[in-house]
Amino acid sequence: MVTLTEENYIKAIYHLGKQGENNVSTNAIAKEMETKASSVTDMVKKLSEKGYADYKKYQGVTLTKEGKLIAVNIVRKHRLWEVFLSEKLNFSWDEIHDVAEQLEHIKSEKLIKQLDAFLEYPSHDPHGDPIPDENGRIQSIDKILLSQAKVNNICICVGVKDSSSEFLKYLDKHGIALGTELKVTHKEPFDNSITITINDSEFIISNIIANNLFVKLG
Amino acid sequence: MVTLTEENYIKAIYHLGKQGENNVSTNAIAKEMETKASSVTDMVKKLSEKGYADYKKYQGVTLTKEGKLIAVNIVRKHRLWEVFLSEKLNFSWDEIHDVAEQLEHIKSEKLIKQLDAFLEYPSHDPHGDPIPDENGRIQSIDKILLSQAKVNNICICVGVKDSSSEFLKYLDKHGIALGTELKVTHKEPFDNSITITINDSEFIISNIIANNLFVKLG
DNA sequence: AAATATTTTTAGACAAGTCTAAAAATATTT
DNA sequence: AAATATTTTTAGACTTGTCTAAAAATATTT
Repeated sequence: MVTLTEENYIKAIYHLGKQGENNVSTNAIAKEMETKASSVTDMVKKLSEKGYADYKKYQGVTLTKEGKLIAVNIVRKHRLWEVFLSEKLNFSWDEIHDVAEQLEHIKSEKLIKQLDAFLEYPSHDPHGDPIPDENGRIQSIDKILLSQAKVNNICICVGVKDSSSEFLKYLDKHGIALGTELKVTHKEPFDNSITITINDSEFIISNIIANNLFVKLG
Repeated sequence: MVTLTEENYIKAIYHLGKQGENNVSTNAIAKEMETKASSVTDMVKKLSEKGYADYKKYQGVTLTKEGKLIAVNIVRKHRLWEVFLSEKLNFSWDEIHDVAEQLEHIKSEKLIKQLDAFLEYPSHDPHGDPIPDENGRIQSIDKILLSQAKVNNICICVGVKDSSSEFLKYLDKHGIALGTELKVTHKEPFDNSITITINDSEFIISNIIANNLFVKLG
């Protein structure tokens, strides 16, 4: 039995280690989870004893195969619920996350299986992140940051790097959503800002924004 | 802030007191929640301090207005999720309860509001129980137990008293669901069994079954 | 109404998860 | 490579919710 708290630690380790592959430091976990380093030490010891993580004192943690499976499963549930909230319940981009954070811990194999079917087996969540399949396999698409696109490239918006509420609201306000097609019309070397065209209307995006928006070339 | 555990106690007090109106004994709560009487004493003290219950030593508890509101809200969420699971995710009668028990604790006003709209404002859950509205008002229908119906009555199945998995499976097996129309063709005084007709096929139901099935006269 | 049985409460202990403050290990400067 | 800074761990305490065993109150018998 994996407790709710354990699940959250496993998830944090997974994300911080970019799919749980690299060693993650105690402090990094503490920061991510808004808790104290000493609490993290206790918990990673426990996860290690239970076989979900490999931990050596002062060396940080990685997830074991079993831990990674748990993590991917939570990610799968999280993203499926995000699709549900967005498509069926009309939640906006920035309202989704907190609720999905709760729903991801509901325990029922059947629930997720049926939800997946109900949503017609979506491959990506509303932020453009891929949804792992039942076996934990993750299929990714070749996306680049908008800041890396070249002048005259035509791009389709496929995801965000920063999914903070402020950023998502900014995108909404400017009519940028998943699937939005845009063209890079100018890149300003001085401040690295980018001029883009959406539906024939042109506007300027700062480098900071361009660095947080994933697109694919289309 | 109401913890998950507190919510479960409040819910138990509500149900045992038939809408939280009567005094509920410590032992009754302990039994319902599969815990020990001493734990219950501790918790009801806490609920009392927090203003959710009225409690006097050795006299049992009742819910305050505030406690009742919390309870009704949980019931609302529980039943809406049951409708969702049944109608959208094809859960069968007897699989619904456990998952709804988890989902009822998800905290998000918007989630429930939107779910309600998505389900097109259902008035009853799949067991025939009424769904409280946003303000906690509960609308009930005039239902009787099948055992109280008279010969030649035409009845529509509207709910169950016992919602144990075994009973629900029994009903499924015999093609009895919410909305099923049946006619009472004979009542046997000897064992109080009842002969009913569904779609021209006749069969005999024991008194025990008839005592757990709610119908309305149609 | 006394004796017995049952219910309920108290007292003290335990597990999970958290915290603070101090000690130990590792990293970075100089 | 010594001194300093940072990170991590330990030790001990606290909270929530649980438990057992014993004491107190209430109910039921006789």
